[in-house]
Amino acid sequence: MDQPSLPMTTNTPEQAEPRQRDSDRSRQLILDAARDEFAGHGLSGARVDRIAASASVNKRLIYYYFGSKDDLFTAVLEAAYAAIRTAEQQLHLTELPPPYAIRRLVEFTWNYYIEHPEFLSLLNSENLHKARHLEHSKQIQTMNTPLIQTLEEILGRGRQAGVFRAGIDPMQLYISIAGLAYFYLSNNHTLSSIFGSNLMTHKAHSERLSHICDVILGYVLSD
Amino acid sequence: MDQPSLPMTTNTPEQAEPRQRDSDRSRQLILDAARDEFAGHGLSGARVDRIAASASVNKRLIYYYFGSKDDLFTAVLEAAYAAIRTAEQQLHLTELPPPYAIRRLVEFTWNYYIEHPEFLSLLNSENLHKARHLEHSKQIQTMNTPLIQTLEEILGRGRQAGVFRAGIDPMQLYISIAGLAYFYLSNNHTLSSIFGSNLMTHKAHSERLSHICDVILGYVLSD
DNA sequence: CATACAATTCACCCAACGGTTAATTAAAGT
DNA sequence: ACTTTAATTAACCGTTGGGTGAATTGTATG
Repeated sequence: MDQPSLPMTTNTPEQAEPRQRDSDRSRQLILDAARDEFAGHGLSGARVDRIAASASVNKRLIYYYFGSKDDLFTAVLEAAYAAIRTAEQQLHLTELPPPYAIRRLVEFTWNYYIEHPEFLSLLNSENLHKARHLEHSKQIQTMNTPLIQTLEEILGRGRQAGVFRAGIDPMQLYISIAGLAYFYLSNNHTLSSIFGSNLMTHKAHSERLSHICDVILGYVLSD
Repeated sequence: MDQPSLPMTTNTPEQAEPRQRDSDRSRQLILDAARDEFAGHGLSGARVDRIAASASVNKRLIYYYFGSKDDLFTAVLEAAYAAIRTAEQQLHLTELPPPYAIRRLVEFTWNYYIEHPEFLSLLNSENLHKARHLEHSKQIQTMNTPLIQTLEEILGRGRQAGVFRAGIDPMQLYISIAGLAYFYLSNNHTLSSIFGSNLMTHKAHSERLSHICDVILGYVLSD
């Protein structure tokens, strides 16, 4: 969730004397450590003891605040989704000419995945478990992506201006944009191994982004 | 590996009296059970006892034949790669006109992923572990996909005939074809949950395949 | 300064897990 | 038939892992 209100102290939030007990801080330390642990080892591979250790927190606290390993995973997922949704909304795509808006979305998606590899890994884990944590989460269900509406608006504008082809399904397009980036990055280890070339270099990255833009714009733009 | 030669018996292979001991059969039972277990629960979530039970085999046999859980996983991966590579080679893409060849590859990839969801899951697991099993496998390293060469040939022919655009990188194209199918199918649970619609219906599948063909051909075909 | 509650620690549980030792038995070779 | 070897079983082991009960200590409040 978002930054919780600090407890009322006489001090300013910054430069506060280091309190020995701070539940918000502990929660956040746990969440951050859990995010990395789950992303690095998957849900089953993750170790609660390691999370506690790397958060510098007693293991019991994890159960005190989050109840169980599964509930902790749910909390991590919720935070991860909240983060990317928030970032998406900073894009202001509706204010851009349609082709630029699409390109911007592609570049954002690509860069976000590169900067947040743990997001990809968490989604993989959640899918392995058939999204059962998401199903149980009230938060994310309501967080029903407004991005599709935004995309629909952009596609409509582009179509009216005669620059986009007709009949594009915004959800399909969104999944394609995500998929073109996701697969390359999430499967980079097996792909690198099979193709015998390192896909994670700076050069390889910019080539891939360029290719993705070509594919998406090649599809969206009318001939 | 491939079908091992049967031990010399006086009987025909089919209708053979059920031998009480059959190492090849046991190996295969273990491999099949392991494939499903690893795909269903990931490497860490998989249980050797469950594999033994569902293969109807004593747990000790797994270690007798495969050495360790990790080595078993490697064997499963090798078998999975061998299977898709074999299937790919049945396509005879070089005998088709370039646009048909591309479409055929797209349809094959899509259908193969649908029919072999465990393949996607195994790859996810392997990537979570940074492809360390693939790296240690001699088999797969040499299995260096001839599909890229095939694609290159098709792209060259299409270019010369003036129907394909210039400058297409076959590896990028392959990753895109795979990615457009993979992401939708592998992440269908989270996507279904977020979009609030079931992506695994027959109708949704055919819509997705049609979209992927549009995207890939929209990119590949010259205007 | 006493009280009360929230945050944190400590020690512990036990089921499950990957793996192993050693005995046993079916079948191929002679 | 007998021997040898490969396939299979039974029982066991040490450790790890998620989770808990209950005590303890910091801190805001009256």
